[in-house]
Amino acid sequence: MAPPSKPRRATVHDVAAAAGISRGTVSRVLNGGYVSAEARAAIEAAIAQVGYVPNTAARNLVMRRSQAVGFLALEPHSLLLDDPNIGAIMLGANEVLSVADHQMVNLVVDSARDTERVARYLSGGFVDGAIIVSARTHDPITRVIAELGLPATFVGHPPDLHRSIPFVGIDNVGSARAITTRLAATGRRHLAMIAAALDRDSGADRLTGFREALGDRFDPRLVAEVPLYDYASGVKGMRELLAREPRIDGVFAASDAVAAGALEVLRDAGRTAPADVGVVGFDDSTWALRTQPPLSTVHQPAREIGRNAAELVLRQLRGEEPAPGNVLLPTPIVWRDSA
Amino acid sequence: MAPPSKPRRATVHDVAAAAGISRGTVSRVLNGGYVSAEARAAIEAAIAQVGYVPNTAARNLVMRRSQAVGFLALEPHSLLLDDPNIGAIMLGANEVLSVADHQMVNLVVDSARDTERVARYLSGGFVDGAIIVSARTHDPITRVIAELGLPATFVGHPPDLHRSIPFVGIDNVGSARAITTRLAATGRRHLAMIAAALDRDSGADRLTGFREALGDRFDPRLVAEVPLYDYASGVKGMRELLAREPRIDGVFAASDAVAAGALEVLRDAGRTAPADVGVVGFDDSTWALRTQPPLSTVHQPAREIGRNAAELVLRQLRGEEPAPGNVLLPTPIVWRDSA
DNA sequence: TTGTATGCGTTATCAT
DNA sequence: ATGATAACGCATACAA
Repeated sequence: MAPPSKPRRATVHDVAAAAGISRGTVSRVLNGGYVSAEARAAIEAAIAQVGYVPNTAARNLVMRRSQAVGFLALEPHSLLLDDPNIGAIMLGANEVLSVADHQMVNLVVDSARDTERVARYLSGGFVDGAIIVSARTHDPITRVIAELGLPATFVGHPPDLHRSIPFVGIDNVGSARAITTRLAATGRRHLAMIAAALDRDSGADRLTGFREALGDRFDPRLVAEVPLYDYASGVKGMRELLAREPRIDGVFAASDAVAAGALEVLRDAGRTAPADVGVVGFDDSTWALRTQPPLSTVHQPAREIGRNAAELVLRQLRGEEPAPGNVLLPTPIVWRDSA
Repeated sequence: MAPPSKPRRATVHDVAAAAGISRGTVSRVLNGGYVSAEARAAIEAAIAQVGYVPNTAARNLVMRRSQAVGFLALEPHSLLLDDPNIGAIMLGANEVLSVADHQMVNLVVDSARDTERVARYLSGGFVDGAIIVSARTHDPITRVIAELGLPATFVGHPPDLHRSIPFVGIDNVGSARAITTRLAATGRRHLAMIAAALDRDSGADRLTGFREALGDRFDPRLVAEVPLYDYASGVKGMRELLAREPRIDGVFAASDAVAAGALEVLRDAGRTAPADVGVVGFDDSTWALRTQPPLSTVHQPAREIGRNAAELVLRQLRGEEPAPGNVLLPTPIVWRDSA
């Protein structure tokens, strides 16, 4: 039961032999260099004939680069299944990497075992750079990347440790402040917040913005803390809030999914939005248009975020000076019917 | 403005020098072989000291494998943004690849340019195998994989051309037939279907199952064809159906997202489920519990699908005989309140 | 058990 | 413009 011996694939050597020309010249037509028209024709014919395809491992070894950029998704559960923006960010990043002829390689980190393996992968020269989304402070992968000096970009706030790595994101504090102010301007008196993912910068920042907007009127009792940005957390948070203070007439949910959950609880409690209570979300994700009524929310330019993140690592790859700084993208408020 | 010269990383040579031992022995402690305890200790110390990390490109070159498996997501738009199962499939695949010490590499194909680049990537020996989800018939990538003889597994029906590549999936025809029958058993008289993605096997199969279940009572006029498995398509399809035949009292939506869209249209039209019209979906995705009322639907064991797909390529990698066959996973019907 | 030597498939440097 | 030849970093068959 011997393993099926892999069919040896044609090499530069083979095509050189088939074309009756030296390997050096073959390499030249592959990578672009001075080569006569006839030689080129002969070689191209030979390539097609023997079915040659370059061995990237060999190329990487000698070139010292892989033309690939890693896209690291940490915390895949909440990320891949719940985060409404991750897909758009990936697509945006892939767009610009693609035109730059770089392969985007998506790496999922789902366990300690994954962490170690991915660290090896990154160290192994499989990628020239990395985009890291939703890193947590002190994440081991982050440390590896920093130590490796691998060109990288964070999506969202970077862990404080590695200020050498730029990030692209949005101004969560400012956006939260803005939409809270807008909500208050509709004449609500008892404003509450369902604050999610406080262990992530985005979550903490949104709460900060909410507090700043309210100033003196901020009431810590009207903040429900929930673990995730998802629907179930919205349900849980809204229930808590209602139990604590029935007179609530406005709520800022940390994400659209959370807002959707809150709306359901409100409906079950016989209160309608926006008449009885105004509800606003965050993300402008697909959720926003699925709820009844459609959500007023903060628009996140997810695709643009992805594009910028990719741009930032490419810039580092090109060794451009000065080192790229962080970029904050604008987040327009989208006002619909929920408040 | 010279590009920052990459700091040369320590090699086997360096650690051999630091330990005062030959490279061969170093390689042996790395890969497991006969080596004395003292030599091992000295080398491990040296490794830590010089900060050695193996160069995977070099290792791949000589070993002729990468310990990586590609996860190809074709049609990323509908897939990454709308497909409710893709995340779970990925996680399932990653689980088993991870314990087998293989790196899952997620490749997104979003354009012709991507297609070509990914083909190069695969040919380049970056991966030892591939998992392909939602391939279309005659997809160029599929051809490349078949020609390369790269161990692979399809998720979902494989293109007819390459029967050499196994697939793991569900019995779409049977499942659709089953849930349609169940829906009919609730006493509905005018059963319609919103058929999505008929250019994919899953889409076509679900329609076939619907037709089979109805037999003589099948009315082609009551089938609305929509392009995607998403919410918007559900809205569109349901509007069409209602316009064609207002007496509809039962609808089979090709996916939960489609069903959700259909429910909204029904609600706007003043008809309630399940009283006026029974609605069933497909997937048992997160959508199913978000709708009002919760959906009766067909459960897809997404995580298991991912696990099995990974298992199938690993088996090929090990060169096991006989070649693995296709696997069809069971799809229990989950009956909730929408019909 | 350990050291030596060779090859993996490319690119790059040097003559020619 | 082209042909030899030396790396690239590692694993391994063979010799010691």
